[in-house]
Amino acid sequence: MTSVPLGGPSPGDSVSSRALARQRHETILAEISARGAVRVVELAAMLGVSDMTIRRDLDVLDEAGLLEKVHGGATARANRRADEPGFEIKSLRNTNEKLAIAHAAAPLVMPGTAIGIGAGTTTWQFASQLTDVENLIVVTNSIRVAEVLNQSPRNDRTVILTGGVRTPSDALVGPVADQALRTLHLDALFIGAHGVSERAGFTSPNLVEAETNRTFVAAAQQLVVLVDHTKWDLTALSSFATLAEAHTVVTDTAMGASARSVLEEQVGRVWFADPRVAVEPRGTAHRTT
Amino acid sequence: MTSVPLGGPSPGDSVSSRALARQRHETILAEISARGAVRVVELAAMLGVSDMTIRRDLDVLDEAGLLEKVHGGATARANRRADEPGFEIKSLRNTNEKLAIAHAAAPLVMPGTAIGIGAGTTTWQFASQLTDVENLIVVTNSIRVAEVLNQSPRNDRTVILTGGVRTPSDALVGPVADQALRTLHLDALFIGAHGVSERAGFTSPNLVEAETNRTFVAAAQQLVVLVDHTKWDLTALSSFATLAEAHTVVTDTAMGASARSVLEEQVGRVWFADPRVAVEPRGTAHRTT
DNA sequence: CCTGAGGTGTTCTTTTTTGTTCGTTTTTCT
DNA sequence: AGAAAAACGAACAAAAAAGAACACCTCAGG
Repeated sequence: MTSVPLGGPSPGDSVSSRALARQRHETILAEISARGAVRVVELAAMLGVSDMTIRRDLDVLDEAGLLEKVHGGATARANRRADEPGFEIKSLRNTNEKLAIAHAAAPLVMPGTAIGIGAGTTTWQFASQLTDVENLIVVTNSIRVAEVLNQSPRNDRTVILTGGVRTPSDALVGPVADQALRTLHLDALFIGAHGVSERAGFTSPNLVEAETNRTFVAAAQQLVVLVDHTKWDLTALSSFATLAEAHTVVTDTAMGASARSVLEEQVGRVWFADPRVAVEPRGTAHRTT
Repeated sequence: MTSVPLGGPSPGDSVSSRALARQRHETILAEISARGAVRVVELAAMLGVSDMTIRRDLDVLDEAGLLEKVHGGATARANRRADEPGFEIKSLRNTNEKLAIAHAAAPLVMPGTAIGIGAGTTTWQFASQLTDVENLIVVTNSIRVAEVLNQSPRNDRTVILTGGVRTPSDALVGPVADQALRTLHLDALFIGAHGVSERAGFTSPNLVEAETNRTFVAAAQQLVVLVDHTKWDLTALSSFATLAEAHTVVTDTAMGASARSVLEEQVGRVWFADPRVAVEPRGTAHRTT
């Protein structure tokens, strides 16, 4: 119980004496915005205080609306409707495929270009891989993506949010988004999909989101779709692009053989990312139980 | 406690060893700007004076706005980072006034109307007071405000984000935001300001943000400005509205007498919210002495 | 030499924060 | 599904810090 700072004042940390409550809060917020989520026990060990204190800190920060408490720790302020992939602690585990895809797709982004990034957990991981690309203009309809890109503010980078109303899956859609997208022109669009199938192409369960995605696709010269293998043969309500419209599809190696052949036939270029050799996203290693 | 300085209680010898108040103050400020935060007991030991003296020093320096007292010590003022303080730090500060203002302004929102809400910590608190207003359409250029409104999803409510690029203080601004706002028409706009003065009116330190605010103001029939007393007589770079343009100003009772008379003369309606009777909207309130 | 102001230290009480224990809830493993 | 483990939160205890009140010292300026 009651995690004790191993051997007194922890050697790794620079704080010789106990940190001020305010400093703890800032550390917690920094950690969250760097990694997306934190665990109570990690913070307790890192800061050399009891887990109860950390819990109380998280209470305060949660009440202040600066993070969201979840079982085991806290995450960056998230959308809480659970019918779509939320950004919970769970989404940090089992993300090997998405991580691999995101990592594989990152080199497709050329410095000095204007790109679009759609909403979704995969594109979110993708966005966090772009820290090193210089001179980028990014248009996105995802608050999360915008946040991750704004996190390390570079002055050679512009991040534009399209605006609109927010769907449960964290996409900004609707007339406002469409109007913004119609006046913008992009070199490439990186987008996810809720379903991929031979007949329906790339689909979304939300009618308005699909419309906005279509506008998004129309604004870009190249279309790159990031989907893991679990999306294959799922058809959601509304299509926003055919397979043939995709310039590139990046998926993972668990994609079935038949799916592979269909994709390779219809899509210009298909990449299969290997989750087993996925690199750490950034920061500390996570237990993937 | 009562850390006894070297030499014991009899201060006969201390003339040479004791630092003058000015010197202590400089040391404290230097330490803070080097490390970001200091602890009372550390300073007491370092300077060879009692902790009570350090506390009194911190009182003075806090009063002068050179640091911020927190329990256990003091931290650097948020000012140190660029020209615009970040959202997180700001939102933990001066909450009582902002809360009172937000609470006082909430009844101005009529059910069934379309309103705009600008970016800022005060408007953010304001937004969290609107959970009970029925049938609302809200347009905002603040991600935080949108999040707080989306938090309890009601189906009689629409939240529209304007889009744009994000400023450090969390406002979405620029051509995309302006374009979205020009096609929308609002019954009332609730907005904050970085500065208020008789000559310059309501001002913002960010040129692009001011432009977007002007567009926002033009889209609304009524303008309600929420500002706490510390903003009075501050003039930031760019004006976005004159005092006379404001239909209503909601501020707190600590506003000085001369400011009151100027406001009451120029503005249609001025409200003074009392921080001492502020209700707690969400969790514990912070005292910032 | 006295006196009063300003700054410090000390003691004591009050407030705030932190740690601990323990029963309950949630998650994970088998 | 059921058991074990982890995490949570309430209640209490202890510790740390803050603040008020007062005594003391130093240093002008009479």
